[in-house]
Amino acid sequence: MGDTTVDRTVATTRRREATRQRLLDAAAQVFAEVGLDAATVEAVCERAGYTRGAFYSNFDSKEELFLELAGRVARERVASVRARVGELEHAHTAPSADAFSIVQEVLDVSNDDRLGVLLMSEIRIHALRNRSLADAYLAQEAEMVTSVAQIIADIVRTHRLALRVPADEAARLMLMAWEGASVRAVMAGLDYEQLCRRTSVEIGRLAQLIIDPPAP
Amino acid sequence: MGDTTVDRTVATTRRREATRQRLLDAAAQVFAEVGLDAATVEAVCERAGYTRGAFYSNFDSKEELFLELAGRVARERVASVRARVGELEHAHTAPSADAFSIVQEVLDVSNDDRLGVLLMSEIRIHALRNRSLADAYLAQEAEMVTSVAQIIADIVRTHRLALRVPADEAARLMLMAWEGASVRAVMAGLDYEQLCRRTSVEIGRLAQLIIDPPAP
DNA sequence: TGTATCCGATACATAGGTGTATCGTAAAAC
DNA sequence: GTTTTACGATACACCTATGTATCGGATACA
Repeated sequence: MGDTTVDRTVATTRRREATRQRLLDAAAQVFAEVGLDAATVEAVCERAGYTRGAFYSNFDSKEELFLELAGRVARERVASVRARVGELEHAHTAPSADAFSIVQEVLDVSNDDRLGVLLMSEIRIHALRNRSLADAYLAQEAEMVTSVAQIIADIVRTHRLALRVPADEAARLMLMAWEGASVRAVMAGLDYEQLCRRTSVEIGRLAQLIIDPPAP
Repeated sequence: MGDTTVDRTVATTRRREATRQRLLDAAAQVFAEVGLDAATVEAVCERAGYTRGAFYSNFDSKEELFLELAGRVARERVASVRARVGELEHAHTAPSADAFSIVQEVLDVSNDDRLGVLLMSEIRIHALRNRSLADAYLAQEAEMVTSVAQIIADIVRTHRLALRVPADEAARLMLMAWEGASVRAVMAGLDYEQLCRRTSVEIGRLAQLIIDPPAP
């Protein structure tokens, strides 16, 4: 019972956990805005309403906090996509028949805003230079691919469509397209609504490609 | 004649330009390895074989050098792809007929190694937070898309194939897939040869999708 | 060969961030 | 209500990176 290092009371543990979460939330914003390296511990604390004392009482370093944040983000993303799959599994109302439904299913679960795109980009580029972070990133993405592939397979089965590539390949291509479109949308300065429309268009096109065209 | 600010002799101008290039080359390596923010001016100079004196004699700041480097990279990429288009235009030997040829055409021009992928990722993430850099990035990509679309159109015309999406849309999807595959390959720690194979596979799949399947 | 120019090295001043050590205080335990 | 615990604020010392100012020396040109 208790921590791995020190036994604490339930109340104090709760308190600690609350400030950790506030610091993590603040870090997510600041890291997204200016990047991990440009972000100072002070800026994170200020955003969270603390001073650096609170920070070093809860984390060893900025890097440790970043790793924990990356883990949290990964878990959240996987969980939300999985939840969406669960909904679809138990929903008896079939989604609309055209390929566009696939787009929306995928988009709805990956729903993300400007800061979200920035934070994921930040995590991604650090994963490029950090082996263990890369492993975690790729593992998380594999989970996402599995879930999205399941959605695709479901829809395809329901509507008796045929795929021109395996479902998991289709899912991988869609995630890549979604990511690419998101990044470019943010770069172009599009707002949230426009961002969704852009990624939706891109994935819609891809969906039409992976579905076997009906015989003329 | 001469600089915009000061008139110099031809020789001295050459000298300056040489050290600028060496600094830019060194910066490309260091920025790719550790990222722009983590890279110190000192590290760049050391890599180039100079001290910081040389640096500040040629650039105002690390950011200015980065912008110039980004511009150079963009110009080089566009130029190499354009050159490849030119070769294909004037070559009378038709490329091999299958969709895989499209893959190779695109891959050959975008040839890039591990450090190249890292540098592009670095440029991309800073473009996300810098409007003018974003404009430059998107403009460069538009140029690339045009060139790749031209290649695709050529091959399609030569071999009397049919596309299921417009050529420039196909080109955009391919560039996205190439980028996504490259990043993931580097993340997975693949070496240069494996990287090429991975991106080649990904783009080959996409090529099969965008080409109208032959009637059964 | 002498001279002028300018490039790049060296030295220095400054700033900003990190991490630690200490302290006050609010909340828990009794 | 008293004591105890520990969380978070404050203060401090250290370090690293930046940018400037100055100087030496190489190169162009006569």
